[in-house]
Amino acid sequence: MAPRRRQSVTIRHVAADAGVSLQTVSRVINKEPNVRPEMMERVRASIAKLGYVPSIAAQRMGGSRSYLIVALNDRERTIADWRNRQGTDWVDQMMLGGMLTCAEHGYRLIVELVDTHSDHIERELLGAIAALQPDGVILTPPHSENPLITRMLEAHGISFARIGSLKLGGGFALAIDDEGAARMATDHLIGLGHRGIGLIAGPDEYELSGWRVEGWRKAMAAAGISCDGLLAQGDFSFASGRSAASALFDAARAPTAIIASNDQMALATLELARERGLRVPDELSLISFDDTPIVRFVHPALTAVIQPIAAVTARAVELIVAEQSGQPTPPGPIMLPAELAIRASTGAPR
Amino acid sequence: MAPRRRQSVTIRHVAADAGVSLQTVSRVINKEPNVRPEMMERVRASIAKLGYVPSIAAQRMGGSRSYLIVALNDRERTIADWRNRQGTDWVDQMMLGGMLTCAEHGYRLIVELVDTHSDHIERELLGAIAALQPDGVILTPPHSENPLITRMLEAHGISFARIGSLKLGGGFALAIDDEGAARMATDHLIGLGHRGIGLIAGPDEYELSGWRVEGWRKAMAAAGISCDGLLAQGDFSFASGRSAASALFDAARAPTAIIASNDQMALATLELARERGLRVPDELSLISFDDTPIVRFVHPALTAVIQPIAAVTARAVELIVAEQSGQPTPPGPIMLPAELAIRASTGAPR
DNA sequence: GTGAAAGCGCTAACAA
DNA sequence: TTGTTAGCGCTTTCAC
Repeated sequence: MAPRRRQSVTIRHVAADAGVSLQTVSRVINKEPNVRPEMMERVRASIAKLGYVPSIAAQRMGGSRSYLIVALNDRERTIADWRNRQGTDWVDQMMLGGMLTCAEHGYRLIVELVDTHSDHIERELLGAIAALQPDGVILTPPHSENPLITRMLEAHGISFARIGSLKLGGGFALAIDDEGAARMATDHLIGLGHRGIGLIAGPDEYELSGWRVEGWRKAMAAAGISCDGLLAQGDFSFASGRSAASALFDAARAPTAIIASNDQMALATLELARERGLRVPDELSLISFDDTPIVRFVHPALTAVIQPIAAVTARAVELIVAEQSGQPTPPGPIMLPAELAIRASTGAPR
Repeated sequence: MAPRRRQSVTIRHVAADAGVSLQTVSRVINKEPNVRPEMMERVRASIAKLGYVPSIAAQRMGGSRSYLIVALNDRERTIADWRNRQGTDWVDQMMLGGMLTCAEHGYRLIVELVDTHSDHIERELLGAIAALQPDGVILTPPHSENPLITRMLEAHGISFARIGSLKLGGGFALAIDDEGAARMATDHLIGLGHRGIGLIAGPDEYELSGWRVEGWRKAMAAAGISCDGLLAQGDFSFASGRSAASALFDAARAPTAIIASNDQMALATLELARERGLRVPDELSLISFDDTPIVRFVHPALTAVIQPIAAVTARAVELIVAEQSGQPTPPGPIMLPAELAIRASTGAPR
């Protein structure tokens, strides 16, 4: 059995060492006002000397912040991604942006997985909240607009950010500019001389699917090109991508370029093109809407939309931290731009 | 400013609802003896009815476990991997094995990054320990045998597991059977008819580098093949892989097969082979010591050693949890076998 | 078997 | 500007 552990250096030791009261030390730790610089320096010195670090548990018990932010991800999808080992790095990018930003502000990020489709999602979330008492929660699709979740968070008075949502409502809404990204991708192709630019849309249950279609539509319209017969739909799976691509290839107006709404569908399109003897990019230009490792190491490497997931998460953390410290926070939804990585799969049409 | 939050349902409410004392509830929560089944049932019912979840912070304050396990990873390398977005999924696999196993036992896994090469590694770790008060820590290379770390953990009486270490000493040592994996890879090539089997070793600061060399040596020796001039060394980076491969190609005894100690060096070898007009696998067989997405999607797909990182981490969590609950734990180091995924990059030599 | 006490390390409210 | 007091929710004594 592990020995009973107690904090070795407590606020009490620091107070004694500095010859001040607990409260003064507490004030210094929490950067509260009403402490003379001189006192502050003395306390700081003692803290450094003794190597004191406040206990999050005790801080939380005293009724203050827990300095913990929970990043909520869909259990099923996340575990499936990890098991597949296909390089999907959504969680990694969240950690990259989230952990580093948390660290800057003295917070810690904890990744939690919950079942979306389960009816005990409330119990699961409640458990995490009660156990961890986080200061903030970051919601990711498909949780971002789940009213069961947002309502509970509001009821508990916990700051939260909704990634991938532009709806107003409780918490901070922030999203990647999917429409702009789709426009950028389409414009890139138009600039190369393409006119028959097909789009393989994602499923309707993801709101971003619609945003991407919208961006494509607008770019086409701006260039005076009709979209007729150039739209197909998939569900983000490889198989659905194949049939969508097949439909586009066989259409009356066969496209010279295709934008697929995610990597799997882009890869499926590439495979089908290869099978049909369509050379990429000479006979078909192709753009993926995910910049996963695979699309970069496939031949030819795919031109792709880079989604700033780390940046969005970092922003989410900043908003939560700001709210915690009573700083003003922007009212409306926040939108971050995506980038386009131009690689070998796009070129001028023959 | 966020409203001051307090636990809504506490042990007190449960006690009142069940008509028992706080202690009885506490005993039920912690599965302690000396509670009549009847009482236990009543308490259980109240807990379910009220949706009570104990506060980790308060539990920890009371002097018991924190139900937190920290997974310590190297900051620099981890962040670099995330930034590169090349599909390195060490952390993901750790989370897969670690989080799920933690969840089974009511624990939570927190990923922490620390600077290995920094001299304030002690302060960093101390900070994490004091703040989080974890019940256990999982060390990964290159921290696993850092005496600064292990000594501090022992001094604080915190259970810890050392992944990638076989040394006896404080904490649990567990490792992937790197030597066996190297032997397996080498045997695979020998079985295909190769004799000139080169090895690109990893840097010495990782003990596993030596184990892999050892496994290769033994397999070669068992087949009566000399290793002379077939060993090169890199530091796990792409660039170092290129020079190591180059050295092997230019050696008096040019190898017909190469085993690279990680994916980056394997990819570098593949690239160089391509540049030099060496066809893989016809003129050069290649094995990677990491099964990251890239090595699977490159052409030809690489035969690779699959490292059971999730399984090792899961085992580490189990050991820590067992020690926490006073269960007996195995004395010696634990070794888990790796697998070999045979793909298109290995074949018979011409 | 069960309950009453004290206290964990910290912060909020108040007083000085 | 500083110190004092009273908890936070829980677990550990130790009585009963």
